[in-house]
Amino acid sequence: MTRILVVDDEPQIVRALVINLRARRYEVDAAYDGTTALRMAADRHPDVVLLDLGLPDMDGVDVIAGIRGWTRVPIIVLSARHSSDEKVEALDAGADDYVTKPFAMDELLARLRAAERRRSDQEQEPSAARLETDAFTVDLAAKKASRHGVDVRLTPTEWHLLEALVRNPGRLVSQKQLLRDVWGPTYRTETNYLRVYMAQLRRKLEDDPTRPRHFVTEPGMGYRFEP
Amino acid sequence: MTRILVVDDEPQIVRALVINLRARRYEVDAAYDGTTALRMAADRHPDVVLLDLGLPDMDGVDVIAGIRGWTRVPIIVLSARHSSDEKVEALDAGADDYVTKPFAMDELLARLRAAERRRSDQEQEPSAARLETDAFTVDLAAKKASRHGVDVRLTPTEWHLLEALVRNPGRLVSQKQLLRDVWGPTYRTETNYLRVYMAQLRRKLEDDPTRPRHFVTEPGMGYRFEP
DNA sequence: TGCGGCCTTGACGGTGTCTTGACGCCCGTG
DNA sequence: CACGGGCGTCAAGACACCGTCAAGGCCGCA
Repeated sequence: MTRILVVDDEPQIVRALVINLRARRYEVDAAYDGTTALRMAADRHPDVVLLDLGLPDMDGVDVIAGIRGWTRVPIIVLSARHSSDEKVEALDAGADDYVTKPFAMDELLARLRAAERRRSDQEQEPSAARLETDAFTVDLAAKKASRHGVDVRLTPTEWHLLEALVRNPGRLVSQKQLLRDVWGPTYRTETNYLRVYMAQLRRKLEDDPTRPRHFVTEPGMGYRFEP
Repeated sequence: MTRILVVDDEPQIVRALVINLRARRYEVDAAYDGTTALRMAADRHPDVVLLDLGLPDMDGVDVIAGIRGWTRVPIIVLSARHSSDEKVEALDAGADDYVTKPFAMDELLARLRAAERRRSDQEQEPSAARLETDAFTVDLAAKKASRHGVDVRLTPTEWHLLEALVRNPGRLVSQKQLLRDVWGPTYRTETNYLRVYMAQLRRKLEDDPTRPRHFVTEPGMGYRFEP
């Protein structure tokens, strides 16, 4: 299911969007100001962000920059401002699309689908949804994992961490990036979270958790998943 | 350099686009009908396609479908048709963006940059960060090194030093610059750090560490990486 | 209200990395 | 020929980092 974050300070617009999106089976979160938007983006990891530029507490462009600081989630700007300069500024700050109010709902939905399509293209290519090692198998799409044929239960945080690693097979993933991907941009230094959850993953998936063969530690740098 | 395919049957629009794009250092191809557009897309592998929907020989949506049959190159539609239905149809056929004529050139360029940015995110350069000598190979992105096929583990400091050298192949890198890059601006005079870690690098990567062939000392000045 | 998952947080010991000093070699210079 | 600067090598101590364990808090559920 696709999760969408709607950011707008006008309740009636939010309501209209939420109703339309939920009717099309999207999962929707809503925020009414920039601070909340940034927090929800970090907490909920939406697949697409619909962002109004006229927010009460901060400039919309700063919200874009804040989100772009740690993720490339598609951002579609909704704005009453028609000027070309505003559009250029928002797009160059990192927005993916710019729709002027008032807008036709079906056009917005089509642009949403386009953004969603690009994102899923992007995700599928680097790693097939299913992968296999000699000790365990992981199906990212179905959220199922098993070791030597027997199913293994993973908690949400364990899944996030596993995905962040498995998405880059053979590549080193830095501690900062793992913390950002799994816990959000404000947890840059809490490396003990990583240690605790790495231990959990290894206990659940590795044959010999004390001598990990697939989740390798690179001291001082990060972790690496070896297929 | 980014290559762009412009598809439009109105010569003056094509001319205006080509001039504007070339002035911004894009490489531009032009096509005046759908058949040519499809052929050129296949031959020239553009990085972005700018597509007018009103073509003489075929429906613009079919051109989108034809391109989408084998590539996900970003497609930005330019069209005089403002109706919401047309937009939805084009976007759902696989277009990435839809701009109505007449359009502001700077807005189009901003949307172009957005498309280009997404594309380069997607590529993530698996190639550029990899280099090879007769003795060892280094993959900077994956943080992996190997000598004659067997993996070699490097510590964070060793990686930093290796990167600082390898980023300037064949060029001399001064001691001051190395110390600043690896240990920070306050370590300008601790040249023995360099000696210790150069020795480590050579021991781990050179075939004959006592007679280094790729990490060359320039007495009194600095070090040089020879590919 | 009590229970069970899950996440957070702190503490501890062991291992590997970094820092630092000492020594010997080579080479250019006086 | 003696000397000194620059470099490579080695080893030992200090230190950071990692894996591990366990306790506490929060939330959903019975």
